[in-house]
Amino acid sequence: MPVDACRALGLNSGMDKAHALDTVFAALADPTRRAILGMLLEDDMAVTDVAEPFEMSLAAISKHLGILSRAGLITQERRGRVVWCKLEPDALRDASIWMQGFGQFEAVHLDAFERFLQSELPDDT
Amino acid sequence: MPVDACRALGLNSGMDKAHALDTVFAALADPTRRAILGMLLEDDMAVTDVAEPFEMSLAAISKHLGILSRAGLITQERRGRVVWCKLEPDALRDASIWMQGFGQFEAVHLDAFERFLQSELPDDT
DNA sequence: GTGATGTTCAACCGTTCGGTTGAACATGCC
DNA sequence: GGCATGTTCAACCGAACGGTTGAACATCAC
Repeated sequence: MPVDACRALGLNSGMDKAHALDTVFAALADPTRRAILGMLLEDDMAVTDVAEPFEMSLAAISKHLGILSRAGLITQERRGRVVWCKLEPDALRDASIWMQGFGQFEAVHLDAFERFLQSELPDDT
Repeated sequence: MPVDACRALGLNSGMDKAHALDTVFAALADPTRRAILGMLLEDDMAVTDVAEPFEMSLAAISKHLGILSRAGLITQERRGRVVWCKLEPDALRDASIWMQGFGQFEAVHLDAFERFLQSELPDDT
C-alpha cells in the first residue's frame, strides 16, 4: 500500500491504533479544525482559500492543516505553487466505530443500522 | 430538566454545542480516559477502583475523572466516603452525529440515515 | 532576472495539559 | 475521641497547544 494511502487511513507508520485515536480525537477537539473539515466536505481547497474566512494568520491555518494531515483526516497535494487540501473521511471510521461501542442507541440498533446500510448502499463499498 | 440530566447530555449550562464538542473530543483524546470509559462500560466503579489498574497517582485519576465529568461523559455520585462513577453514553451522541456527517457512505446517504434514525429511535430524544 | 504569490519555517509568547507531591477534607469504624 | 480510608485540593513541573511575527522558500508571470 502506498504511504499516502496509509496516511489517509490514519495508519501512519509506527502509530498504533490507540495513538491514532489520540491524534484523531485531538484534531477534532478544536472548532477551527472542525470548521475546516466542514469546508472541505464541499470541495477540495487551496490553503489560502481555507484560511480566508478565519480571522487568524495564514501560518496558524497552515499549522491546523498540518495537524489534520498528521491525523490522516486530510491529505495535501502540491500542484505548482498551491497546496490542495482534500478531506479523507475514512480516517474517522475507527474513531466512529470506537464511539459506537458506547452509544446506547447505536449499540441497541446496530444490527438495524447495518441492515439499513446494506439496503441503502451501492455495491462499491 | 434536572441539572444532572443536562450534564449527562453534555448540555452544561453556558456551554454551546461547539464548546461541548470541544470538551468531548478533548476528553476522548487521551488513552487513559478512553480506558476508563471502557472500564465503566462494564459497571459503575468507585474512584479508587478506577485508579487501581493504572500506574499513576490517585490524584491524576481524579483529574481525569473530572475532565470526563465536565465533558458529560460520566457522572459522579458521592455515597458515604466513596464516589461512584457512572458512564453517560448519551454525551457521545452529538459527537457521533457530527462525525457521521463525514463518512463517505454516511455523507451520501445522510438523508436516508436521518430517516432511519427517526424511525428507529425512541421518542425521548 | 525581478517581482508578486502561495506556503511553510523558526522563534517566541502565554495558556493548558498531564503528571507529581504533600496536605487537607470527609466519612466510617472502634 | 482517635484513627484508617476515600477523595480532592493546591502548588508545582515540563511538555504541548494555539497563536503571533518575520524570514525563507518555491513557483508563476513578465
